[in-house]
Amino acid sequence: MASSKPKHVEKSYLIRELAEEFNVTTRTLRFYEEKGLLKPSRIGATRVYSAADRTRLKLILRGKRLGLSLDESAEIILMYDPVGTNSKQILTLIDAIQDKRLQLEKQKQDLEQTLEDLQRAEQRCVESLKHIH
Amino acid sequence: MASSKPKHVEKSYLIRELAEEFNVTTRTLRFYEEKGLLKPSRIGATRVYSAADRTRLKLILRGKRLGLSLDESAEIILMYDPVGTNSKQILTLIDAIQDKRLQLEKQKQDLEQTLEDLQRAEQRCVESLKHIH
DNA sequence: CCACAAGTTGACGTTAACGTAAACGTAATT
DNA sequence: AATTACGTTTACGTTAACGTCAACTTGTGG
Repeated sequence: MASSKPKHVEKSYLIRELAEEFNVTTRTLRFYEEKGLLKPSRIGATRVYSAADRTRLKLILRGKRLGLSLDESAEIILMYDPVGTNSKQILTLIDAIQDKRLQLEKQKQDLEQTLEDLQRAEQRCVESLKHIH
Repeated sequence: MASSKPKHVEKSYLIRELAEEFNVTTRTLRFYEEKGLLKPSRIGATRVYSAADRTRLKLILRGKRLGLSLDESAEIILMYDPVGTNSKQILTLIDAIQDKRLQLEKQKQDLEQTLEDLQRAEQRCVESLKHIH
């Protein structure tokens, strides 16, 4: 057995692969990189995205669906990583996390309210259909 | 009793009042009007906003907090009003409402997922604080 | 009457989040 | 060698959602 045994080869992706999987353009991925949201490694000049990059992209896109800006998503992503190691930094981070959670809770209430409104609107439509007969 | 008795005088608002109440600029209110989202009446040249305008503004802003574009909010607002009166229009509207509801349900799931993630992140922070002691 | 506040309509500036195009390198296929 | 299919960087264009003037009119108190 001359070859070494890599226990767990991390999956990596080319820009085109990620782009297609998540239905974004390659331009978008490069743009996210410019903004510091993704840090693919390189083979020569070609970008190679790690599983971590993929996850972060997922988070960015989820953020977008929530109406967050890229900067906001960036903040959240930083919250997931253990960035600071001393107590003060961690306390600051906890604060930031709680802030974001409050904001999202508020958003959730707006969302639920809107859903209720839409349900009532639909109900009224159905009713008015009945009366037209 | 010479004076007539108005049973229910609808409240009306000046641009400044609405702006302050909702913490937007007057420029914003005029902008929404340009886009057809608000239709204040006029006394001379001065805009006078009705209670209905106020409600619509509320909906627009709630939409914004959800990350909706103005156009999307406009759509939703139209859904609340009974715009079309014949069966076909109503059926079309019901479809649109259901579409929007599906979209928002999806968004709600993203939101709940993110909230869970943040909760775990916070938990990890607290843990690492314990270990630092 | 006159200042001053608050209203109005343009018209141009700004930021975010990409799109689009030019001009080029590289690797495999024909 | 030439075409095709990717990749790269650099740079300018675009849309949404306002901000920021400038230049005006209108209403009110001193």
